[in-house]
Amino acid sequence: MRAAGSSTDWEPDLSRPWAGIPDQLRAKGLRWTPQRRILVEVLSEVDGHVTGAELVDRCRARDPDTIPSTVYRTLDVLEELGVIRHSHAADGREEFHVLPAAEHAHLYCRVCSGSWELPTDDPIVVTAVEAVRAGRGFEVDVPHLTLTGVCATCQAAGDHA
Amino acid sequence: MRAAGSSTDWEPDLSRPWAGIPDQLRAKGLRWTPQRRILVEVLSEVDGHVTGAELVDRCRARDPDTIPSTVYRTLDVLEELGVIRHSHAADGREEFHVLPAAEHAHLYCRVCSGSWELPTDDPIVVTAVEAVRAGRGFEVDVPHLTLTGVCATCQAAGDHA
DNA sequence: ATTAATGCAAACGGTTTGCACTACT
DNA sequence: AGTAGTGCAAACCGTTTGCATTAAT
Repeated sequence: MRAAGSSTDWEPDLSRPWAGIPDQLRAKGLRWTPQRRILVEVLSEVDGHVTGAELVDRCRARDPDTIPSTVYRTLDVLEELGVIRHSHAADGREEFHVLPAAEHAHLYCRVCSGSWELPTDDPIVVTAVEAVRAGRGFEVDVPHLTLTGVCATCQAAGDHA
Repeated sequence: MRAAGSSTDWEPDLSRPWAGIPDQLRAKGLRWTPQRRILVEVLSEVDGHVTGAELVDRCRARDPDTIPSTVYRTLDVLEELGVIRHSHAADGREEFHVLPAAEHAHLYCRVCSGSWELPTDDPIVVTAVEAVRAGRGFEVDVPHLTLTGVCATCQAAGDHA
């Protein structure tokens, strides 16, 4: 409410990311449905990122009648709203990132399959992005950045075998 | 060559990577077939990397009777031989890298879909890998490293729109 | 003669599509 | 009432599997 009715000029309400979604949708002539509510609830409990397939599963946990295509279609809509963003995980599946406000890169350990987030302003990320910009004039998309390798723990555990 | 016949201790003959394959196979009790010959020929003409699906297509160009499962099975064998290595491209498909001797990272431009290789010893790569090691003790797999973003040309072309 | 490798067809997992029906506005 | 969204089923793409047959050794 509040937001007067113009359909294109409202500004993203990032402070209340989830609460504002129904209105953001309606402001665009789109609709707020039970299925979308479930997906948004599920998303609101995701800390960093999830795959599409996993979102389908989690929605199904709340409503066994969940249909995959509905989930994927809603994910598209939410991405257009700017609420989520997608990239590709190390194993190639679609990976949805919640809240661009918390954009981050990922470290993925191929030994233990562990995954860690690296905030955009982490010196590691800054250094790497700088190096590529300086060397090639290439601007890296940080949220798309996944570094695969071996984490410190797994190196200590067995790397010298 | 010359490597006496033990089946596990020959050292990789990286100087003649393709010519030695038939014997490397036979040394392990595996076989050299026309289908494998075609795939190896195709691979020998790949400069950096290809997707599995593209390899199937290129094999089919030489032999219309090429069967996908045969190609994928042979790719597994060749990876065990150490001739190729696979990772995942930016769009999530399997990507096969020819010759670990030429391991490299990739830059992928999401605007023009262009792709560039970054040698392991490129200062960009060295700097980035160093940063992650120093910051987290994490050892990055360079050949798995794909940086998605916007290349210099595409930035100049339209980024300030 | 062995038995690895092939061809085929079917299945897979994750995602996308077409279309008639439902339900939000 | 109007039309966005849903459910369903089928198709999609790249890849993998089972199995009887073929062929390299």
